[in-house]
Amino acid sequence: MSSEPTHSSKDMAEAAPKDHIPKIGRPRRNNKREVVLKKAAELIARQGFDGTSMRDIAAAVNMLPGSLYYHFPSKEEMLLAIHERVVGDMTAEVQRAIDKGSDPWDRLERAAVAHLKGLLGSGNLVSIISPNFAEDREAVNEQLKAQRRSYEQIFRDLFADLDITPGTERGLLRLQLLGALNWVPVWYKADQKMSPAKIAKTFVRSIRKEAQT
Amino acid sequence: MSSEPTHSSKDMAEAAPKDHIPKIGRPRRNNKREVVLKKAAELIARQGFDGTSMRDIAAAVNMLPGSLYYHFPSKEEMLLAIHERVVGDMTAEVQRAIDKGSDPWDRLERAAVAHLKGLLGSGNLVSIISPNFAEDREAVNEQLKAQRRSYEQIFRDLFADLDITPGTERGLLRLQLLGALNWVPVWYKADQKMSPAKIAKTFVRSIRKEAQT
DNA sequence: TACACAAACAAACAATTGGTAGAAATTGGA
DNA sequence: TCCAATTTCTACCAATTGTTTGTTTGTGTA
Repeated sequence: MSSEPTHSSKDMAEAAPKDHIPKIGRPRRNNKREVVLKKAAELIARQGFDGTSMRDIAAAVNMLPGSLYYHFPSKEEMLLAIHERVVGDMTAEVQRAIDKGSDPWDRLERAAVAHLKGLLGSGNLVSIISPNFAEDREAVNEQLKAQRRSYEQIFRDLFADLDITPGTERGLLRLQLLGALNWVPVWYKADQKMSPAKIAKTFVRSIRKEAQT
Repeated sequence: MSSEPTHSSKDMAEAAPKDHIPKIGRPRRNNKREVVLKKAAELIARQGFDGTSMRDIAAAVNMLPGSLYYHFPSKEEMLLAIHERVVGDMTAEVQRAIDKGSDPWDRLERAAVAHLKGLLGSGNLVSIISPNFAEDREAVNEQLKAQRRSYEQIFRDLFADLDITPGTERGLLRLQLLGALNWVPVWYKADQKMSPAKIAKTFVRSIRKEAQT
């Protein structure tokens, strides 16, 4: 429920002279591309981008290194595809969660829970990869940021709807919550007694007390 | 017992036959080691560990790659030295800040300010490097964690002294605060109108309201 | 059955990586 | 000044990196 059949490179403005993207001919049954995407995401989330070689990824999916370049024109493009997918999935999940609530604080709480669950599910990919990518890779970094922008906008909107005491910095409040949430994967262990949902709710109620006192 | 002649370099125990560490003979005036340490920290903080080559570092301090190995036996050892230095500095700063306060909440606030200033000063080295280091480098990762443990203990103690309403999870409260703080370097820009100190204080007062309501 | 295309393979490429050995240079103290 | 230790350079290594090229294998459709 995550991928649409339309598999065009939507945001690629310039057309590459030598298009690496599989010709528009319908893809075959076994969408190995999906497998690669998933496994690569897992590896990169755990070892970092530079710490994960194309050979690592290839071996993890029982392929030869060169074969990866049929599905992705480069390692960086692969990262972009992964990031886009993860952010896209999280956007959908958060949006779905929001729609179920009506009260602004309730909606924020649901969004926080979905956000944290997504983070923990993806191995913290979004948080770790995106923020400070190397500077000589400024181009990639910019695209990653762009992918996240609309996602973050959701939370911006959520905070705009909140009824908080005047004088409170909405922006800082948002950054505080998201920071606390984004840091959870660093210390969270699966065997923790407190569930992700409980954690997220606690954080939201915390800033709520601050903003409404 | 098989005593193999393999030179195991993980033991920092003394009296290795061919010690890489410069003999204890007093070092010379111009402690270039310091320069290397500082510049390497800067580069690694910005580009990541795998994304920073020894040649990058050497070039940044006007040295040849091989020369670095006089000061550090390996790249990993260099990272450990950097991390130890940064964590050590931050520990000192935070401790100094704490000593100036008496009230538990005041002490926590001072500690938070010092922590955030240290983070921003070191280019977020501690936060980024340490948490999730690759798994095949488990040995290094363990040492990094060990270096941070005593630092984190400071905050644990600070929270233990707080007077909070029963039923509140001290641990989660601490993780919430540290998470929000550790995430600041991700979004903070030097031209921000809000100072690091102000940010840290805001966060502390936020969780204070929660814990004391 | 034949054909076109998707998908993978096999083998290499140049460049870069962390690291080493030994010779030179620099330095401070006697 | 001379000497010995400290520090850097020169020149290389084997391994790994991302990537390319040409070729082969599989498969749905006409």
